Amino acid sequence: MQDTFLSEFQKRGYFNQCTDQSGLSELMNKSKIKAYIGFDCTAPSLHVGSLMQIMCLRLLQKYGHQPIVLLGGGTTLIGDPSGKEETRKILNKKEIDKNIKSIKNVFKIFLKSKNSKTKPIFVNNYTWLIKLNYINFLREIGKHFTINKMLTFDSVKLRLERKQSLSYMEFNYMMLQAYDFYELNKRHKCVLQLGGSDQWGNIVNGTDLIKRKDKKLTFGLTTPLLTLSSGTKMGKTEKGAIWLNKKMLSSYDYWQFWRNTDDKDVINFLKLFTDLGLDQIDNLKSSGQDINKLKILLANEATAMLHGSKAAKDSELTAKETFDDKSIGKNLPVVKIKRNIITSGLNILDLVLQTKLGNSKGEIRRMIKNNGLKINNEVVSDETKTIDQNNFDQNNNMKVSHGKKQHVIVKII
RNA sequence: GGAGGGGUACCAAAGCGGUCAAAUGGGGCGGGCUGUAAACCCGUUGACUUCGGUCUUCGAAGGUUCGAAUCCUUCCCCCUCCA
Repeated sequence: MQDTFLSEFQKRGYFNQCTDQSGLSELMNKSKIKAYIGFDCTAPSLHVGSLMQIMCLRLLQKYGHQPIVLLGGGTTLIGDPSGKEETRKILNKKEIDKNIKSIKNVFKIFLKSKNSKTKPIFVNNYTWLIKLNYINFLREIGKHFTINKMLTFDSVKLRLERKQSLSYMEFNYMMLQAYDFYELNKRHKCVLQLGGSDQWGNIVNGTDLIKRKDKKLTFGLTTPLLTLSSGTKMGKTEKGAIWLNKKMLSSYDYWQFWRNTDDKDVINFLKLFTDLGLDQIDNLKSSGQDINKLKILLANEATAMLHGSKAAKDSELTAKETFDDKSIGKNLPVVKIKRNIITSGLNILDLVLQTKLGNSKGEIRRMIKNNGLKINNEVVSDETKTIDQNNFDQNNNMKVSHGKKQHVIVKII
């Protein structure tokens, strides 16, 4: 039997809950639909935590449906209380606009499409939310919400149970999100909202609102909250968040993130975060492939999707040179130092400080004490060591390493 | 508006006049083992330092004291109960 959007959606592990699975399946089989996901704009970039959602939009495109990307310029002014223990920092309009601009670039890469029927539609809910008139909104929309019900939603309930404050402003968030769906249904005939499982309540409110106001049937579909085998939330590592924006995280670091996937997660990640066919993945799994080869495959596929296949190959090569050959990979970050600084000799602490491998001299001293600092693969044990021309190779390069994974090339210019 | 409880490092949480740069746990980082994995074990986790120390930090600002995270005053914020 041939796969459909929903069947592949399930097989890949994106499925968590649906408001009416058979109804949605029927609709999607007989027509091409528009579906949307809303994204928060609190940061200048999304990180891998949002990648599953983005992949869902890609899958829609694959089956000829059209994704709508809602950038929450309006709702970010309020702050979604879902999954948050505390009130979010409230950003101003200017910051949000800047973030939206930057986030959009990421979607343009992931959702690139030559087919005008599957091209992503970008909308910003600021457009309609800012126009709302309070009294009208309460009369038109507010009357469809009961406090009784709103209190039962997790986003509200959990806050109250934990005795954490929830402002009236945040309490209204779900109404706004419901209204977004209503608005998108009117403007674009959007009939499906996707989101993470924490969005379930917000999504259901949207379908309910549309049902009550317009007597129209719409659908909600959620993805599971992705937790790693280790139980931690995806997207954060030692170096901070894994940003999708090129300016915020290099292709090499992005590649490394995938390369360092936990053994137990590799197959799942191949399904969730690459375009590889499911049968191909199953074959890889059953053929007993070397797990490290699979990790490299995962890293290449994921990196190519965002940074391009050349960047992926370069990263693989750099990793090979760095880890296998212990030489200098060209994709490693480069820090340039002026020649006259080197000729007069530079203290090791000051040098490492410039590479950003350490944030303070104290931290670097600790690194040295713990045998965690290497120059050209040799452990540094003396914090008074001076770096000069002799530490550089004929190409004026020197490799500085913090632990096994973080390497920087220092180059004389 | 009234009564009470609280704000301590990345997070949770102890300390309640000196021995506090602040217990403990989590997280982070490093080392070992390995496979750039997991698990486990060890170390480390404010800044500067000529390694003697010096400086800044326990919601904010003042004050008491030889000495304050600890006591007092004012202010800000959070929580609980009552109205």
